[in-house]
Amino acid sequence: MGSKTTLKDLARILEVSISTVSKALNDNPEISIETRNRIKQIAKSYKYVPNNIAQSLKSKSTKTIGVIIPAILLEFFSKVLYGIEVESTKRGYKIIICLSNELYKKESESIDTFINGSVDGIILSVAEETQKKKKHSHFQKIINYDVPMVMFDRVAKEIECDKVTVDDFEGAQKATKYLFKTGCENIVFINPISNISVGQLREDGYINAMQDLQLSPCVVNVDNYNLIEKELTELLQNKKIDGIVTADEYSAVLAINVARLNGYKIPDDISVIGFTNGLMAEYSIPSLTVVSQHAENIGKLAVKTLLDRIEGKSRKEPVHQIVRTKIIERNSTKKLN
Amino acid sequence: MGSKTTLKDLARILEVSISTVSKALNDNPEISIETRNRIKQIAKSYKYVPNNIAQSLKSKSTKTIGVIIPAILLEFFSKVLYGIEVESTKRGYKIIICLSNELYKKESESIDTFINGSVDGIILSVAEETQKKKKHSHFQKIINYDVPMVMFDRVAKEIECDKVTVDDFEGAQKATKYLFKTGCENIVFINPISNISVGQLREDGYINAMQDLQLSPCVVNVDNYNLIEKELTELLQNKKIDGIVTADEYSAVLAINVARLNGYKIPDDISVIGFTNGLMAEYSIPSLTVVSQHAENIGKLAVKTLLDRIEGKSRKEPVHQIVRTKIIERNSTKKLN
DNA sequence: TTGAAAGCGCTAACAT
DNA sequence: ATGTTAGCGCTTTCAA
Repeated sequence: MGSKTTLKDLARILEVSISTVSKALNDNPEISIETRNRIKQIAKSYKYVPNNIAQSLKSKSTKTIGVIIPAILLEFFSKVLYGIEVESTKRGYKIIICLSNELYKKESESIDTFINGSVDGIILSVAEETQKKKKHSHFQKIINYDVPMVMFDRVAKEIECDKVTVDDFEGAQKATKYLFKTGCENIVFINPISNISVGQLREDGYINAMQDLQLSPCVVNVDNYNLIEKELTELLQNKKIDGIVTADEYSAVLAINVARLNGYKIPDDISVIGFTNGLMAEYSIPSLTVVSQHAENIGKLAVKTLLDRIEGKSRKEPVHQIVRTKIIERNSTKKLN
Repeated sequence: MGSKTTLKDLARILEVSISTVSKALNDNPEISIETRNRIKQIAKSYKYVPNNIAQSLKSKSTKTIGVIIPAILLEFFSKVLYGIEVESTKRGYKIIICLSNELYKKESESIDTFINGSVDGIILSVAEETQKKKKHSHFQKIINYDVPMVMFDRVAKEIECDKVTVDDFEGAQKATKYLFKTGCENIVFINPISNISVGQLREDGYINAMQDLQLSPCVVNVDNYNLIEKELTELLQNKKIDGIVTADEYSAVLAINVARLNGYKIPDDISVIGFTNGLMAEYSIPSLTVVSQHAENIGKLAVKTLLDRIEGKSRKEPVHQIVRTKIIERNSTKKLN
């Protein structure tokens, strides 16, 4: 098992040239069928495996894509990642993952590890800090280095690249109107992620829907989950509320708990609808009606878009694709009947 | 931005040799400080970035590690992955991820994508199907190709390599004895993963503890989560039960629900303790007492072990490290007082 | 049908 | 202090 048989080794053993071996193993018809077989057999018996790095250097294609996500413990991202992996593998690509942990610095460093030729393209979702500070020169760098890139979910609008997002605006609209249809009129919106693009879009969608419905919007922005209990309790004491839409999943679960602590029944007194269809939504009691973003599909679509771009199947201009959300009805909202 | 400046380009522009440029950029003192600066400046203005693939080919080191996990939607694995990413990044390594989706074939293919020189080492946890069918020639291949490997959590005992596991046996023992201390005597064990190594170990730990306590064990093996409701309901009707230990997290949540549907109060009538400290445990009602495996630490430890091996800091013989579990007390069990 | 040679981009031992 | 050369392992054009 002395390590790594190379073409050179095989050539020496077989007493032919390196190029003959290479051609034979690649089934090049230039080489006679007998020699091909002889060479293949020896290659096999020596457990020859072509060195992928050398191939990449030669071909200038690594068949791998770099993925940068803000967090992997957020279920949404791990679902997207699942979609990315499935689709990449299907198309013969590997994936290298970097986590930005929501930090600009880590995101920027991850980009540096990717623009040195180690990947053929990049899929990323913007870190919270980056969006807060509105930085994007590091993204521009990717463009400047001609590395194909697809942004998903949290995107930087200043950057010209392919994008895959969710119709967050419309999703929140739908959620709000859904509550209205089940009889709610005093609907509040809880937003713990107003500083990231999707949080803002969801808030806007809610406000828009409320205006459409001739109702007055009421938005609760919180920096921090700990504040939800206090803010919501206060609100419940000062205001009639019969519906709550939240910009994420966790807030919805918290909202349910807070409402119950204040003596309200869910969904009889108050209906709650959250964003993101994850485990929490499924296992909370009552189970949570949510706006699902089809995370897995987003991942797959991002890969398709990127690979089409890499393989030159796309039009020149960047495309922005929007995945439609869908309401998953569970028990935290009244039935539509 | 015509793509990719190379050393050659810089050499031409600067009218020096390629090696001079290379040395200058690597701060080689052979090169005079003035030339170094001049070269660095030009390199910068041309946005030169060394090609990582070429460097890898030359150095025979990719600074990346390959990770193969059975699933990413299982929170345990995404937590381990988080630990892996954090530790790798800290030590200057990238990670390539493949998912086996619990399938032998995909696992085997993933191994093939890794033994061609694209990674310096492999971290993996064995797919369910692989464990069921007791296959391991593909793992042996990794060894034969001299690729350093660390197995974590679900390991193949036939393969001689570094391993990081959880003391599943002891964890289940502790859980069982914990229930006993809170007053339970009729404790059953629900096992939906008896076909994978850790499931078996947990079952054995439970049985051992019961015997120690002079109680008679009662194990419910299920192939499928759907069966839990039926099996447990039946059991509850025929047998006095005051404690349930499960081999995973989800079964515990189901067990709670089934017990409640049958009119039992948790934890007053029945205490429930699960394995894996995830979201479900935190958000179930009542919140679930669990045996935590310190997933993140497992990931970090796996990386440390692998890199120490790669960098030649380990003894020759494979080491098997065991991470101790810990009981996280929540509300599905009676207090120890 | 086979082989020689160049080159992918880089590093480094060895001249100069 | 700088340059020449060889070579990492592979592919591929061109020559024999």
